[in-house]
Amino acid sequence: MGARRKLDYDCPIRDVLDRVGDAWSVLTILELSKGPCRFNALRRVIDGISQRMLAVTLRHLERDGLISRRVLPTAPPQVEYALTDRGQSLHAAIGQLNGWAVEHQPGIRADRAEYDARPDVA
Amino acid sequence: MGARRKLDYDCPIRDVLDRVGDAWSVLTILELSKGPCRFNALRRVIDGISQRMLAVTLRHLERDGLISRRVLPTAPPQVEYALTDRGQSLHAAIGQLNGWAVEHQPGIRADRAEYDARPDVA
DNA sequence: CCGAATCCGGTTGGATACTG
DNA sequence: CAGTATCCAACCGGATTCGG
Repeated sequence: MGARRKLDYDCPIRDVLDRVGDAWSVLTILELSKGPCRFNALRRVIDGISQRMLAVTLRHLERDGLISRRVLPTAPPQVEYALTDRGQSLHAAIGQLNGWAVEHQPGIRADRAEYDARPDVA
Repeated sequence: MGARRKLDYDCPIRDVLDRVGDAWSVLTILELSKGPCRFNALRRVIDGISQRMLAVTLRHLERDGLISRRVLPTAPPQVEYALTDRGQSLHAAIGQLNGWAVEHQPGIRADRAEYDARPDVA
């Protein structure tokens, strides 16, 4: 079997990682944490995401109850996405991790360089 | 361009997610947080991991200075892995996320089921 | 404007066999 | 025991095109 196993362990952290492990999900949550936003506005600001991955990501987040989707009855239909309370709380938890990342990034970079310079790893 | 972009943003959270997003890394860290452990012992307890992925994961973690690798000069050579201080601190940050996961898993499961039952998603 | 469907290249990762 | 090397299938995700 190739690629990620996708085995449905009842291990809760697996469920979270299937969402947080996806960088697009994190970036989307971070972006929506600033306030509600529409599809193409997200698309522009997330920079690098394809419209397919944005759609897929938004649907996953919506499925998990992390964001809400509201269709505005305007002439050209607009859809506004926003973080739910659960999404907000996940954003907080991600913030912890982000803090760790910011704090330890220099050390990690240094260790990586040192490791790559070791002769016995070729 | 296929698969994960691997663009080397200096975005710190990307660096973390490249490690935490990998479920094997998290499981390995969680396992090592209980104490030092040898290769095949990890292999047995992590359950589901291939020896290739365990080797790859361990090398990544070592490269980032999250675990230490100690070769014991025994007759059949043994290698003991252990969390470094940095690994310990990451484990703590992951714990936050794990707590969130445990707390919200029931709600997420419910919302997922509800979402999947909606007729308009086919 | 929002999103779904199709195509397809590249990477991931499991199985297996082999080395020190 | 602790890995490395090769092979190959599955999946991810970008580009493009079409629908609502």
